[in-house]
Amino acid sequence: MYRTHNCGELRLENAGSEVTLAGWVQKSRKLGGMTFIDLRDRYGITQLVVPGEAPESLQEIAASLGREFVLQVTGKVVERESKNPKMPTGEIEIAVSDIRILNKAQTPPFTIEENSDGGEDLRARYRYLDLRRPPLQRALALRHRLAQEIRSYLDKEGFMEIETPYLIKSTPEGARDFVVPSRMNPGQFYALPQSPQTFKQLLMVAGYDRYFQIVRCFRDEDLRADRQPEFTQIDCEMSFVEQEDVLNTFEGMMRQMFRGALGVEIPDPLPRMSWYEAMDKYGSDKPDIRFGMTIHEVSSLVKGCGFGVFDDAEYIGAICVPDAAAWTRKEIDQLTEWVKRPQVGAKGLVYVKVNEDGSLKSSVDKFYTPEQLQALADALQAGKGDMLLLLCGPKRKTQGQLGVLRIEMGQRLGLRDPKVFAPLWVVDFPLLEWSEEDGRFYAMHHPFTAPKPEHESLFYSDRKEDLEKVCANAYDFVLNGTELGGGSIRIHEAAMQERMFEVLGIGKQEAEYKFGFIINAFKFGAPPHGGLAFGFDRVCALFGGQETIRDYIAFPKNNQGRDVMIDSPSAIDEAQLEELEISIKK
RNA sequence: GGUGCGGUAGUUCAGCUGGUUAGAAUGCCGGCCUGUCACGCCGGAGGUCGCGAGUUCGAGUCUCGUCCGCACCGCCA
Repeated sequence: MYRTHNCGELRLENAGSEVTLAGWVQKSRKLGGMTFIDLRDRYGITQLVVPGEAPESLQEIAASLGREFVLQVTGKVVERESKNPKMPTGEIEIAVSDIRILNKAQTPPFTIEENSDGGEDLRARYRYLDLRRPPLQRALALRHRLAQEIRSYLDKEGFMEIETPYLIKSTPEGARDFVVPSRMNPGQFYALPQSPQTFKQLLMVAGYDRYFQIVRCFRDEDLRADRQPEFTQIDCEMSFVEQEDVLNTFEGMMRQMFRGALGVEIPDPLPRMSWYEAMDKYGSDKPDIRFGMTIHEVSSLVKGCGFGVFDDAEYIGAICVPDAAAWTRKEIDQLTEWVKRPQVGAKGLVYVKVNEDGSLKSSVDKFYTPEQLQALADALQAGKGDMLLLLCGPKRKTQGQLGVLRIEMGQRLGLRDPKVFAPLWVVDFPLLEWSEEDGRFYAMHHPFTAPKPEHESLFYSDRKEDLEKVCANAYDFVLNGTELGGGSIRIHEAAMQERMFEVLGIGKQEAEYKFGFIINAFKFGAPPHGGLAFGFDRVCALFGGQETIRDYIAFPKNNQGRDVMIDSPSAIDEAQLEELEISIKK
């Protein structure tokens, strides 16, 4: 037996007992005759003491220890002479009688402490060392906790965890696929799943009416702080359900996750907002409702007063920033430059200040009377000290820009506290999205999403304007401005699925080739069904109050999709290529 | 595909309008130190300034190219 206790559990009541610990040397401090050693494992740190009276051989070993040496240590738990209230084990120490060096270690390239001195790149190359640090241990522990809550809840609700294949068929609709060459079928490729979507629907056809899986998915697209090429979904599907059943079931799951992992109670029921309301009031389909500052259309109040920019605009919208009237000209100029950056893309910015004395000051004073500006301020319920910010242009685009501006203002005003959780459902998405560029419709969610029952007749209309109005039985779970998951009630009739492919401009032959198996399956008694999937990595990051999902994945990839620790991807040798009958273009 | 920021001791960074031998902190090595816990004190070693070209009497510093990292836009049904 290597150890009797871990490095985080001994307390004053253990004083007097003989123990054996194993762990890594965090640090040693030599004070003349005596040496203190901090021994660390993932449970904590315990101080060892080798007194000056110890045998010379033991003192020599103690003096020879470097950081990250692996030790097995035997000794007696004793009360400390000088206690350290900052450490959970700070009231005791181990009076060492024996040290066995289980392994030596090179000096690590960065400090393995709560806050490392190493840069991101370096820590990524030595990920196994970075993972020894408490913040990463806490991140992975949170991930584990959440996975347990999910499994316990879904099991209790009668869901079965069923695995689906990773080597599947490429379906070029949607994100780019990762592909895997088949040696036994030269010239042919498997695709790695972007999600188990079709398989879970086939499981519904097969009668497994409550399915879930915590499953790896793959998308070959460019990466971000919150996007990895392989990521994990909580993938779920249910039969004989309506939207209401799905939302209730997974609100319950989220409730248990918040309770079990954070001890946080979320509202019951969760707020719901239609997609249209989200776009109009928040300029985003993933609204951050931790703060107000919502968007108001003010077109009717400012048009026709001789200010050409507004008179010619399709839409003029405004937000009211609290306590911002004190901003200087320079600060407003800087904000104007900020909204003109390509990332936001506004043409300009108009402000209206409501000064502390009630007077108004705006960048468009010469076009509007004080009464007109006052009416504008009243429309947004702007009080003394507030400032309105106005943008104009095409409706949806401008709303999006106001949405970005709103988030930025919320950030600057400290209204986006990561410890505050404001979840909601966004519902009633449009089913289809017209692409001007390609001259065709795309499925807003995916092509298996059903129209709302009351919109079914519209769905069979040939008029573009009708099809644009069709709402889907689709829903997103949104938390603090991040989409954590989404799903829909699916199409379960072959005829309607064929109609969907028709609307999307996917020909009969193409549909047969790509999705024949699922259309076929629908002909054999597919039950009404629906479900959703959550991005598990993002769930973990948000629960942990972080922006980046990397810390919640043990071995993540960098911005270029590379694993810098194992140095992948890499070239493969000639013989492997030969076997696969693949040649590399020079 | 694009934009921005960055690359200088093991590490994190400073280094001005180009100018002698490129600094600090920390880590590392050696010595001293019996209650430290960011221990303290003394001393020491440690650099192809990402790489390549150019401008110049002279480049860490300016220009161009290139590689790498991070954030963002496009992209992500």
